[in-house]
Amino acid sequence: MNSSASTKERILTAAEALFAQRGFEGASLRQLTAAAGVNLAAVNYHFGSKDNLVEEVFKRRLDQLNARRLAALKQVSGQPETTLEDVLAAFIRPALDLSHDGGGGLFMRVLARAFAEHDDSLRKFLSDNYGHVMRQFTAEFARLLPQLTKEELYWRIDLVTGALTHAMSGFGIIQRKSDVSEVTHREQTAAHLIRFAAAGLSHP
Amino acid sequence: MNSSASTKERILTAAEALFAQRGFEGASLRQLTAAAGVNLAAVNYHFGSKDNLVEEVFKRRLDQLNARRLAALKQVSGQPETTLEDVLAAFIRPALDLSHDGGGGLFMRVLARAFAEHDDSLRKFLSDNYGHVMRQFTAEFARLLPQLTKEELYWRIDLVTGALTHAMSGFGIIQRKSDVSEVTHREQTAAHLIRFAAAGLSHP
DNA sequence: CGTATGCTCAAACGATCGTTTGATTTCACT
DNA sequence: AGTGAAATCAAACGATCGTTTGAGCATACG
Repeated sequence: MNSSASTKERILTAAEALFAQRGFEGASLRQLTAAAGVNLAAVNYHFGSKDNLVEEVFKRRLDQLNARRLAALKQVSGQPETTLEDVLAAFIRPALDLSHDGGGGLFMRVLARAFAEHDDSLRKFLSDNYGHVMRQFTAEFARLLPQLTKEELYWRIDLVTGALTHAMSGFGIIQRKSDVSEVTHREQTAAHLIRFAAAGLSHP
Repeated sequence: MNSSASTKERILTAAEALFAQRGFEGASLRQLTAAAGVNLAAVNYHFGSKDNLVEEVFKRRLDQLNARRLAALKQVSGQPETTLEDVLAAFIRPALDLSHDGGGGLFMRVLARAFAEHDDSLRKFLSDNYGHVMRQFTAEFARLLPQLTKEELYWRIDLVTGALTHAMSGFGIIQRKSDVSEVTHREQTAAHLIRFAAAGLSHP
């Protein structure tokens, strides 16, 4: 049970990278196990099936992403002096941090792929593990934007989600310049995203 | 069904629908040819290969989308009274129209999938067939937003692209209500997108 | 020491993939 | 009608897919 944890982790890490690069169907278990340096049968032994492996890849990162986002939201929600930018920061910064530390640099790209694939079971899984977080943030946005109808608010949050997914998954054309440090670039990215989203949410 | 259409056209239409639903790798030629009501070998006979079929699916819609966008841009570009919303409308409305007439309702979803897949050859193909359009729109945005640095402008256009791709490919949660007509819903969608994008592009 | 248990491994399973083949049908033109 | 190119067809090709199998290896415990 001790050496299996190492094998499981290596499979999860290799799967995350390969799913980001080739997609869920495009990445084969043979490529995956070769990259992880484990036997082909190890995936079905430890995870049961490829579909289950996909879910475990999401679970590992989503759990920490959700926890960080909710913790950040808790510190600002409900307080009278909280701004729209504060709530957006609570949503965006944990995702950017995940993209740069903890080895989860490719997870946001995997997440964006999951959005693009319209597989129903995967969407249901994401909704189950993601829904309550979005609901809490939506409630806080509604509190800070009382002039918007519910429909108008949903529209804007939806568009903000698209922009953030696009940017955080690295679709974008913006690349870090060599004379800008990693930390600085992340800070600039967060600032751009937050100001853009705030403008899109609160415009008259 | 549409037995009057040529075999090539029926393959293209079935491929567009199946690529949108299952992805480029997930849609097999056997599913595709069965849906089109043609023989399996017809794809390789008329298109040479599956990869070439993918490109032809893009070509058929991108050609008319590019033409409509550039025609709409030409009517407003360079004129002193042109607003940001005018340029955004020239970019957005042709895509929404394509989503609702001409049988291209699923193409924007295919396009969004292509963004999510990081396949280099496909991205190069899209850049070759799409790049000059984006460049002309970017130039017009730069004229209307002289206060922005080039880097700042690129950032905002990138984020707007993400929001529009997300919305136009039907990722979003917003569905047309049964008491709203198709035309009305499309008009509301365009209005939302344009106002949101204008706010994101021009905020201080 | 013997053995039970968790894990790894090479090999094979049936299914499905994109593609090719060669025969057959369709059809415009002399 | 006769002919030849274009199109369609059933069938098969080799490759690769996810998954299963059963033997072999490791380590912990009586």
